[in-house]
Amino acid sequence: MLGRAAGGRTLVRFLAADGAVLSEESCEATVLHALVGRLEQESAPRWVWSDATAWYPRLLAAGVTLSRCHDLRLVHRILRHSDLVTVPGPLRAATEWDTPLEPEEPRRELGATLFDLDPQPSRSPGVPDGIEETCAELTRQQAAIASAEDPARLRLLLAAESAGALIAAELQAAGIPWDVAEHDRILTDALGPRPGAGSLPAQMVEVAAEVRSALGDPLLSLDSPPKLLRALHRAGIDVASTSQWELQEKEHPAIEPLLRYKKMSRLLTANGWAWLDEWVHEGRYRPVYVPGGVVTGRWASSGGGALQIPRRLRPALRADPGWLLVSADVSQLEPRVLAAMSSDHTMIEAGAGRDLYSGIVEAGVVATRQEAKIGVLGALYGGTTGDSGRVVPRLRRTFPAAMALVDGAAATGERGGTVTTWLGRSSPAPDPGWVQAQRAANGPDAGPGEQERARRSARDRGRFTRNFVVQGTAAEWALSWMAALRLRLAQFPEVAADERADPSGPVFSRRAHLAFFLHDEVIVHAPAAQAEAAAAAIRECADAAGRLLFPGSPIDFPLDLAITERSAEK
DNA sequence: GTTCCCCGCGCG
DNA sequence: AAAGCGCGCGGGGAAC
Repeated sequence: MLGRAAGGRTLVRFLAADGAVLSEESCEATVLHALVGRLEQESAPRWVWSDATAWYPRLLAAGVTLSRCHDLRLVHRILRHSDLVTVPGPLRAATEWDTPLEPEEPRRELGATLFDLDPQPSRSPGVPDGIEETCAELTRQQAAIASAEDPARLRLLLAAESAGALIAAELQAAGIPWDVAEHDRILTDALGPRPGAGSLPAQMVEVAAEVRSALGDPLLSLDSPPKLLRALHRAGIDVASTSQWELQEKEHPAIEPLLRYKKMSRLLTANGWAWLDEWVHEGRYRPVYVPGGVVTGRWASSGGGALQIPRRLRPALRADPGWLLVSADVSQLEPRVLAAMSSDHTMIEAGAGRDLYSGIVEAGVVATRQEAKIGVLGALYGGTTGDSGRVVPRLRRTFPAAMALVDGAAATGERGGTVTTWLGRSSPAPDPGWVQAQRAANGPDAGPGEQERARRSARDRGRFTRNFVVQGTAAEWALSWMAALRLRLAQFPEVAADERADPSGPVFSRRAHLAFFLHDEVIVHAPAAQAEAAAAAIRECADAAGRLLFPGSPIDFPLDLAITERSAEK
């Protein structure tokens, strides 16, 4: 266990499995990495600390990586809400551990946190990191875990979540190898050469002029939706919004250039030269990942838009000279997770060794892969209209067990209940206002409008809980996959000094390492000689994750895997 | 002047 | 083609 002690020192306390204190050592914060590094070498313990975000980046900056941790803040948030925990009381009282993730940490600081060795660890607001409070929280958490219905399953989740905290810090420290020249080529090709500050690229200026002339409004600002909407109406284009899906239904000479302008504008504002200047340094894009940032357990990102890199920029993701990218994504992760959770053998069979959607077509449920996909997504998201509304009832007949699971989750949510993922993460309870509105709408003197609003909001919540169990369990699978992969890659031998990539610093230049993660996809940056072994590890860890979560189930999780110098646009 | 919300669109 | 879930971000413009 790691915590701050009196006098600005940091204390490392060794605990036995039963919580007994075995030994203690303390040191100045400036040399903490040396102490931690030595202890990690000696015994590779599971490090307990307030928050990996606060402690790990500076250890990494000093070249120290750790195998395992218990992240009290992330674990607290799971335990506090989990329906598996029967005595959450003490956790609910420890509100200082319930702080939201550093939502407004200034971006600028991140570069600084990574490399400076400021003796004061940067604390997440409200999370105590003193050794005694850290110890007390661990005791509360252990009691809560022991009280759970299925402690082993919950422990899997907590270990995976904590591994995620390590991975997120390592991903940020390693960075994504980014080819600035290729990015600039893509921008220049699409928009024209980089313009001076305050002006638009040449091709955007041209297209904007086309739109203005087609609309007969030479001064129109295309970037203001209200103004644009009024101009569209004046030109006789009858749309309710300026969104592209509505515009492309209409016939008018202004539409085509307008849609082109919107695409260009999006690229420029979201991932243009300003983004490059701000986020890519020394050939590395270092986004900020936020493990557990989504209620379902998915990661979020904060700053840099790591989870929204547009496909057209993927070619800018390029391995260092002599290195390769090993990219892998899981085919149809969420439906496979649903099939496994519900033991729906027909659905498992439909995906066995092949594309799940094609399997559904071959089973005779629908005629085309596209229909199968629309239907399955409708089942996961609660679609009721259009094509998905037509296909879902057929899926319900063919895959009754799978559909019963998501339908049940939706029904629970509509009633105001909470649902729980496979490993034990529960959905948040409805807020009191929601419950009150439902109660009022069911009362004797509720108006029809009030009832309709309440029903709609109940259905909204049902769609959320329906998706929660699947999205959340998929996130658990992905974390288990990465956690295993991370430990496997750490065992790879170091490559010779002349084969190392430099910008990642000493820790990540020595061997294959994770470089990117996006819900159901990982990219490993590997010395060329290690790429095949990394690919094998990725596959084996995917199999291992399936067995870990669903022991005995025939479910498989096939990967699309590629070894390349440069990421494909897809 | 700053803050907050909505719109629109990128990702899974 | 979007829909039905989960997000983050930039820009505009209203609210403060």
